[in-house]
Amino acid sequence: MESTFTSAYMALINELSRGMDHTKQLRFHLYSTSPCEARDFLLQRILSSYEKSLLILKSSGTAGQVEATAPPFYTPESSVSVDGSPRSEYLNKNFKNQEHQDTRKKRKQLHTWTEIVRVNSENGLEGPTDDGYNWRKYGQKDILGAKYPRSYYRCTYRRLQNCWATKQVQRSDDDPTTFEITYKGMHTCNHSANAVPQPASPEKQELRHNPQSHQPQQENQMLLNFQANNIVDTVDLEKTEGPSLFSFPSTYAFLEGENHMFPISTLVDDNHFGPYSEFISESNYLPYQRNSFEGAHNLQYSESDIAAIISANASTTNSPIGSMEFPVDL
DNA sequence: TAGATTTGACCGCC
DNA sequence: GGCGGTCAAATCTA
Repeated sequence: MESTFTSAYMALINELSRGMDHTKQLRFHLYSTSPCEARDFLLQRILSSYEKSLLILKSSGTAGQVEATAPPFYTPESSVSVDGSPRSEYLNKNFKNQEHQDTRKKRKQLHTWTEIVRVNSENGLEGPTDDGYNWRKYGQKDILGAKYPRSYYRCTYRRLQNCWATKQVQRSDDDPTTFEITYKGMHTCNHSANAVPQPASPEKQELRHNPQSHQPQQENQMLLNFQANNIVDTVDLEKTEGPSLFSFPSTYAFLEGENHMFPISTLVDDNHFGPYSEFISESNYLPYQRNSFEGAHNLQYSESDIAAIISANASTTNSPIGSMEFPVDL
């Protein structure tokens, strides 16, 4: 209960901080010749932050009730009774069946969106970005018609914080440097912005089989060639119940000496934003340029940006992003 | 030894 | 019945 409240509190602070950053950016854009799209975008983000904050407040304000009345979906893996008392097999089976049904039903209603992450690097050493969350792989499956298997990840903090976010990582057949990442559900854990050393991101794990690992002096150069394309395809919005507690899946980087995350890619929940560029921030956000086409966004980073990302990856994972190579798993 | 990954099996949906 | 998604035991790793 207390941890639930703390999580909500931290999430609330994160969201309000984000909203403040966006407001600052908007102020900056108001006095510049920035395109309208950029302002619209910021406006959307600010509204989103407020919306999320309100939702967090509402839910945390009734945290006890939420916990007490939460459907089995929220405690799917707690089928063992708390006191350890044995259940009859019949009851246990029924309980599990009911739980399973509710879980599946609820999962169907989870907000889903897809992100295309492309990495591009010379020297054959590549690796996509982290998305700032901690993921745990729970499955891999060969998909019919797909050259590469699909990997399934869930939030590391599923049990600890009832965070039901999952994602699927599918490498593109046509372009092995492209990963299609489908996110399902939103993170309710508050670990996205914590400076906790993270395990290698799933995308990096996908690429981990590389004989030439640990070449730190090469990492900078390799990551200078880093590119990431994010395509967001938000679906099933209508399936969510009531206002969606939508969290934008962003790619984050830690800057050395800082204790919070910096989104280096930003996703939007619709495709209404036209192209805009020079989306330069006066706040904590890394400056980046954006060119978009029908909802697809190319993100280009300056060398200093990449340097920050490099140090971020080097400091938060033991899986050097720059020393990756795609396995030949044909 | 705890936590993460792998992988075969299971289940629901179409 | 095939396929995609998930589970969970076995295995690996730090």
